[in-house]
Amino acid sequence: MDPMKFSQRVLDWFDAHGRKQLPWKENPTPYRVWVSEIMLQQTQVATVIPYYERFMVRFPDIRALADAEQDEVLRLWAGLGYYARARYLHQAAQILHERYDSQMPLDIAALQELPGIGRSTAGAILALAAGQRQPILDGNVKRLLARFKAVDGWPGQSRVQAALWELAEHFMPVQRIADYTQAVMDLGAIVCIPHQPHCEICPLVEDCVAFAQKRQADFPAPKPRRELPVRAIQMLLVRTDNNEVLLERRPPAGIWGGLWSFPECPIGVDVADWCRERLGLTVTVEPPWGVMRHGFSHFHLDITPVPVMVAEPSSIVMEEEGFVWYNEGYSASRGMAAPVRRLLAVLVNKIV
DNA sequence: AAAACGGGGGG
DNA sequence: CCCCCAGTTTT
Repeated sequence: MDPMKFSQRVLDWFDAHGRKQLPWKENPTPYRVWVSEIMLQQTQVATVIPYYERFMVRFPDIRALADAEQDEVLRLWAGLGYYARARYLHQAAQILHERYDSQMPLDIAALQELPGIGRSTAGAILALAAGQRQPILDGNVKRLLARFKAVDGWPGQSRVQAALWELAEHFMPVQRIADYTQAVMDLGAIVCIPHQPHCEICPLVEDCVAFAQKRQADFPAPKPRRELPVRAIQMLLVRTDNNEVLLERRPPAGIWGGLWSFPECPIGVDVADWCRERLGLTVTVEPPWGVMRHGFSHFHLDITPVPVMVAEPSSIVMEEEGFVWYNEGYSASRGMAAPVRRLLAVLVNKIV
């Protein structure tokens, strides 16, 4: 299909049916587009909007984000998941502040140097905020192109990915690149959806190879799956008779990096001994709660919550950095992963 | 309860 | 290149 015809159909559809009321589309500066693209990598539009608006009120520009404490950035991100992305965003803002006078360089190579920005995100920023002719290849576009040209194979394979980039470049128009970029993403998100796509209203249906072969469901090929291993840990719900609960900040990288969580003790280790040695606390160990299974992309985590009561009067002060005695009212002030927040909510309910 | 989903960093 | 990274939404 002629690229001009392809983009014209996509743009005509967009003019009639595209989403135009999104917060990041009003005043689409490079910074605002960047933040929206990072949030949208992991979460659907409807969920992102309130997070995006809160984030923009608190961090209206790169300077504000660069000056913030990581803790506060993570707090506003908490619940969105993929916390490494929030850390990269924050790091990148600091780099921009130091090296680029708090401006985003409107250059594809310079953008890709920044942590958390790859080819597709860099392309989206430049196309949407600067009108540069750059291709994008997010999940929506991958699916649309894979179907349109019946591209076989899982897009995680570099050969397949390269073929899709080739197509993305091929179909890019010369005019209205910002609208086109938004349009292909919207078309993938609204019409060419993962299951039971709405081919009957698709502007590209006449020339879609997958549709012609009635093989829409075959593209893109799914990621080959593997059995997920299971890890198990104990989370210690350490509380005092003042109803304070001990939280520990997790190491800066890795799972839930930089977020607040309960102290973790390996399965099989004696909890009272562990508390004495690692926390300097004498505790009374109570019966464990039922196991909570938490799914990650590479393993399952079986969490055994073990409530323990600090045996001594609660005058204990942890001087060590990275610990905090939580009490009610702190809830909004710490970034916590979802299962930790759920556990804490249950615990607070019990002790109130 | 299980499966689907996405883009980028790092080895 | 392939593997690692998380949590919400959908089935």
